[in-house]
Amino acid sequence: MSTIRDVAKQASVSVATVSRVINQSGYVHIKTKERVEKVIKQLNYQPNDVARSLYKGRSKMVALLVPDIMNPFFPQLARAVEDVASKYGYTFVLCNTDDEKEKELAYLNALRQKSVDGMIIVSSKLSQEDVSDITTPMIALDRKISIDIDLVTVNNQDGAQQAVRFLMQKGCQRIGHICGPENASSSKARLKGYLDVVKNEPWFSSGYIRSGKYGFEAAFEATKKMLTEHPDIDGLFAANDLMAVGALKAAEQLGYRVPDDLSIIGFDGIGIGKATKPAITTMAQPIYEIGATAAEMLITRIQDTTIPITEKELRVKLIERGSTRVS
Amino acid sequence: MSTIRDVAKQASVSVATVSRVINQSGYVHIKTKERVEKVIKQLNYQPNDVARSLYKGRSKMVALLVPDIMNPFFPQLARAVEDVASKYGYTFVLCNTDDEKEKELAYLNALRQKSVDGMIIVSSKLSQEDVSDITTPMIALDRKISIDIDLVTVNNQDGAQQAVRFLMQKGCQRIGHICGPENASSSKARLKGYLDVVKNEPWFSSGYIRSGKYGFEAAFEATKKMLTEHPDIDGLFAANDLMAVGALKAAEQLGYRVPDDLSIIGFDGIGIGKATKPAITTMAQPIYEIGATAAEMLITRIQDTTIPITEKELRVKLIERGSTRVS
DNA sequence: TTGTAGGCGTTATCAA
DNA sequence: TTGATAACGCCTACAA
Repeated sequence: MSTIRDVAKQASVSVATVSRVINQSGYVHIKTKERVEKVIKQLNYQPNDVARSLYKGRSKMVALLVPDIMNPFFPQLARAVEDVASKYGYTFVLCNTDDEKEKELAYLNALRQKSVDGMIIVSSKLSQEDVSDITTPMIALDRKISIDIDLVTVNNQDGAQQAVRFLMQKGCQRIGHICGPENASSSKARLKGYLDVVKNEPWFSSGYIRSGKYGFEAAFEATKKMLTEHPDIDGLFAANDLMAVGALKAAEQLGYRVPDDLSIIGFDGIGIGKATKPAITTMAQPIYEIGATAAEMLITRIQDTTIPITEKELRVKLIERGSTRVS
Repeated sequence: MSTIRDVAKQASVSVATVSRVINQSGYVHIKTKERVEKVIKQLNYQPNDVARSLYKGRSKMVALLVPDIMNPFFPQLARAVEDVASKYGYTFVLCNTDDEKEKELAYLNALRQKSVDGMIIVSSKLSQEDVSDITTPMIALDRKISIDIDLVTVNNQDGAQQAVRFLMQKGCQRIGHICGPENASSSKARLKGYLDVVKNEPWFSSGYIRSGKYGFEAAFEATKKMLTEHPDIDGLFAANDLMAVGALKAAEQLGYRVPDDLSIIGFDGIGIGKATKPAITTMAQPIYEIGATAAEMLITRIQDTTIPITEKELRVKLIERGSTRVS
């Protein structure tokens, strides 16, 4: 790996001049510029990003922290963030936190020490004080972290209401809810939306709610328990699609026919929902757009840290498929 | 962000002493050590990784380059690599290349400029000369890149043979193959395994092979065409599970009953294969183990670049599910 | 046991 | 239009 000094020597100029050529800054004679460029090509010189980062205090890297890389929602999101990041010349770093506060804090630290320029965070565990001393630009995604951090979400509560009402329209009389982790704001909003619709129903009790922690396995178990305890349930609203698939599998195992005996609706709109049979009816989020929006916001904030905190809410959309009964 | 100098000043020692305390190197009086540590805590000092990287020429980062982050195979792999990486104190970087040579080369460059310590690469497009000038430790995964790069794979050819023979045992008479991208060594090996078994069959012709490029959509289309042209096909070997799901959906759309009219077997053993109905019979790879193995190999090589090139082959295992007929 | 100082590769300031 | 040089923050000979 040759350095700027090697180039300078070869081209019989100072490092300052080479630097000017590289960065297209300041004046440099066309003749010398050509000479330097030739040497650069000859030596296949590439500026060392680490040295640059040290000097500038910036690294041209952005990170995305997600709780579960195995949930297809997040790869799709990651894809979007990466696209935008690389569009602006940023290197993209993906970090998986397992929804554990400790790992999240460890990453926050590691990334700061690496002078990462910005982060997009999906976290149920972090709170205001955990991030109050962090000056690196941050965007919260899907789940609110603190009032002074930008946020990108969807109309969760409203979407959940729509989902539950849809089940009712289709004739469901007893609707259960598999909710996400209790600390996640998205999960809380969806639960709220569910409650808005059903809490005054005569049949409703807290037994109609169980946590699936946004995961397949937990949802599978939760559904089995719920259906066993409340065999009268004929509709199920899962707070995400991964859990909806878990619920579907659980229902099948218990001998339910979906959607004849039980209608299931999910949330997210991930690809796997189309692979099951029946395919999962869902409140689809514009996942790619969410990621791209967050990434754009992040880069805007990196470029100007003084802009006011904003919250952006995108909209979900019902996609009807086979897991809900027809009328 | 306080620096080592701030700590030194506060503790009335030199930066060298602080450095010694941080790195537990050289001699330092227990008394001064305590004092320094107190100040470090007070100031909440954290060493700047960028400066360290610059000095050492290493960054404590490893990268994983994958062709398609949306294929669940790769998140699972990423998960494994990340676990091992962080076990050894490395930060993990995930890069998505879309199986495009240009993006791969761009990443290779960007990562080198960032002094990334090592990379694990899944690539169909890179060849010996593309990487010959790279000194950063590298491991090829799933697909061979060059003879002088470590490789981690599975017994693809053998596994493919097993898969096809399994279909025959189950009574399939005409077996088609949806293959992966033509340049990927894993894809080539699986195709070879398929051919080993069927090439001397009287019915066989090249029309029984179509490329699905390891992707859902392409496999969906390929399957529809193949089944339309060869309605006699009663068995299908897809070179990965994502394509097997695509094939399943295509077959359904054409009115085939799986597995009664058509048996389908995949390759990989990703979770989604369990979500479909019928669930996908597959040659399962030990995905996590593959990723962990590659990561361990990478770190070994980072620590000692002189060790000889090795190729490690893990073994696939048949998992029978509903997409193949019973007898 | 501790401190001084040079260097890692860049960039930017200030003279020339 | 160009060049010397001081940072950026850290580590490690080498001296003391």
